Amino acid sequence: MLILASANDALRQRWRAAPDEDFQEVTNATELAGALRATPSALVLLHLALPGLGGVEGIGALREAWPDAPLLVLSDLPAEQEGRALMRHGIRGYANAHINARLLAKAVRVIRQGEVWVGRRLMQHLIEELTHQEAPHPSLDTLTPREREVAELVATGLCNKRVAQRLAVSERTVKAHMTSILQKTGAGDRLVLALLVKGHGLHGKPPPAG
Amino acid sequence: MLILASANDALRQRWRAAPDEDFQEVTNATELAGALRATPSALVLLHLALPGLGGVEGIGALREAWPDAPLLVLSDLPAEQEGRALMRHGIRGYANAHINARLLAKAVRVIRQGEVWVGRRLMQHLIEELTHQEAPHPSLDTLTPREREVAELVATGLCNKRVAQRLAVSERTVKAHMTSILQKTGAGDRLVLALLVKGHGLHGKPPPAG
DNA sequence: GGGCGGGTTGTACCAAGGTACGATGGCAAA
DNA sequence: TTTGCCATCGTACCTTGGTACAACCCGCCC
Repeated sequence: MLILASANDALRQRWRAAPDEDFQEVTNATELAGALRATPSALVLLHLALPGLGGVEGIGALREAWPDAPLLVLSDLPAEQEGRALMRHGIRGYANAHINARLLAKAVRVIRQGEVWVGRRLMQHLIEELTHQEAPHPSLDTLTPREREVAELVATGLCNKRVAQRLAVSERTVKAHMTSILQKTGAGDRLVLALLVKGHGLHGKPPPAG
Repeated sequence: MLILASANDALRQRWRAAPDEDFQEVTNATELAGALRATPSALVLLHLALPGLGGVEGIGALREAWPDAPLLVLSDLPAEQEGRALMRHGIRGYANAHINARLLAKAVRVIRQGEVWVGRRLMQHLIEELTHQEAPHPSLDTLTPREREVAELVATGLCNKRVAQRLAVSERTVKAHMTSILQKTGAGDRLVLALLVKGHGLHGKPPPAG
């Protein structure tokens, strides 16, 4: 079962050409809830501007109420930020509401297959953000195993004394490691080191020591 | 043009059923380079175990050499970590090398369409990681505009003196803001505050003050 | 007007971070 | 064996971070 959810007649008509299966049309959030009560796992082509839905926020509630229903959200003006927010809520697809029928049909098939339908640009954006935050600073590779261990603990917010307790060594030893770490990485202090470890490092400014 | 790149005969035979267009088969990295010289924008079904490729690392080099060639990487044992690493290099799809022909054909069509083909699980993982790191700590909402400003700067690794310069106020003022910030957020020191701001906060431990 | 919150600044003080001299022992490569 | 790296620890010292007393000005609301 497929549910076409939009108050826009022209839009629904366009979408109607997409599915090769039974479908049902609703024009507001109340009707949508009714349809989902009957078929809780129906795939929903959901117009983001659906009356009563409440936009992005409302989709969070919808997802909680009907976690089994895959949502393909169609926006009149897709934006990356909007897309990201929606993806966080676990939607299965995000596309332009005025997408052509062939492409929409493809999206439906892909989602039925268990995959996710996202535009290349949005996907790229997601990946970029991820890598941007993921990649630890290369200078960390020069650290010894023990130093790396200390760096990791410091990057969680522990003070030298706590790190010493964790590693069962004296605070003096931790300081010694820290001096070496800061020297190698070029981080001026433990805060910058933490940012480096967490991937928020200032990649543009290479450390003096290699 | 489509390039099937694998040293495994059985695999290539399986893949052969996928495309509805001209294709060419290669069995090692050298042949692949030759084929790409002829058609630099060909879609490549790339077996990760291709001889001479060099695994994930090699793909980075391949991407740099042939940035126009969309890559659908097929792994014998797909793993999320591997997938993430590959996505960072800008590949356009990632799937199991023993995928059935129908699904592979779909992946090819999707990529041709300009979209990205990723398994639902990997995609979900990407999103989750993204949201996990994106969300700043809720206690930051209680900060005044000025305090937020200070917190942001501190979270970039600046010391009090530098923050003072940036905001054109005295260091004493920065300290005053910091005292208030740390009190409101419950962060014991500026490092923990930075982690909070950057979304690496210890969400499990709510601050004493609301 | 008076209270209140936000932004600003001063002096003093203590704790923590980080460095500068050191030192010792283990262990692996040359 | 010697050389070098790694891990460990001590004392002394300076810098920075953060708090505890303060104080003043401004805009807003009762």
